[in-house]
Amino acid sequence: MPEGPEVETIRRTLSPHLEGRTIAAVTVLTPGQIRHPDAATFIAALEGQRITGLDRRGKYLVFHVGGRLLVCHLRMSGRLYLAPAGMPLEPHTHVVFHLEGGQELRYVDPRKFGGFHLAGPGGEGLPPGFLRLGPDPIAAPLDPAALAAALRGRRAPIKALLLDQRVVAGIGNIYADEVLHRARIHPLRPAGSLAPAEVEALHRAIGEVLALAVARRGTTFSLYRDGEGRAGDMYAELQVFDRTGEPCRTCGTPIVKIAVAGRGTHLCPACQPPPPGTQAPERRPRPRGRRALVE
DNA sequence: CGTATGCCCTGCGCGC
DNA sequence: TGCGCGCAGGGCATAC
Repeated sequence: MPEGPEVETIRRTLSPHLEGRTIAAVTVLTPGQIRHPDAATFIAALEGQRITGLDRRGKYLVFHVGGRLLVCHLRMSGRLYLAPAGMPLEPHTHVVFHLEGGQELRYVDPRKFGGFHLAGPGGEGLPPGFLRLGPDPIAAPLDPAALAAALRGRRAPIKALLLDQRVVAGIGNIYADEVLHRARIHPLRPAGSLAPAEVEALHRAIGEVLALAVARRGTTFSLYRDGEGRAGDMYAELQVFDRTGEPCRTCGTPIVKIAVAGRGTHLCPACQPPPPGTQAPERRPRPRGRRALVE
């Protein structure tokens, strides 16, 4: 599941191979992965165009091609990598960009959650969320006052806001858990209830966790690979994610898994004390039906 | 507006 | 051992 650090790693590994190259042809094997415009228009608009830059905003990869923006989101299982022309396509290959000179940029995505948006000359057709992205802590340090302002008065669990790309761009489920553990904050704490010192700890943790993840070239949890096919080394550094039942590396208490905002959430119950009135909910089943009204 | 829920889709882990 | 069920989850639409 590529998050900001993984997408940044893909960007860094692809960029030297792609910048200045021309797209000779495009093969779309699964039209549904072309979100905008339709596949035929997409192909016609890209063929013969030059890639002038490769950028990243949050979890979106942004190709500058022929003066337009080609935006790609990998979601859960998307991969983007270079291969020699003619190498057999692996299963679930949906799009192939044939580059002049013989290499191919391939898009593979078993779950088909990800895809491409090619913006028009005026910028129309971009993904809705792309236009509302908040500050990107991998690109520039977060402004602590802006973070505090974004949390003020909010009753949603702090983890839900860390996952909200309008608040901070690039954090996904793995790094949300890691950030909260480092900041010693329970994921169910209402965002607006954090004391100033806690917001400061959160701000610091966001910067540190993401910087370490980028330095380790991302987390290879299941299938993630960078643009050159290499795995990342961040998995070994994870403190809580995917460590249910294993001892906290700080205090030895077994890591616990709960559900927050519909997401699997890992935490240390000792390092991250629950908010008052919460008794460590163990994955409560989703509420079915509505409670009867009695007068 | 802020918050909550369901959907998309397929591989894989778990239980029997 | 083999099989089948259900979970996993980012962003978006929709509901309240």
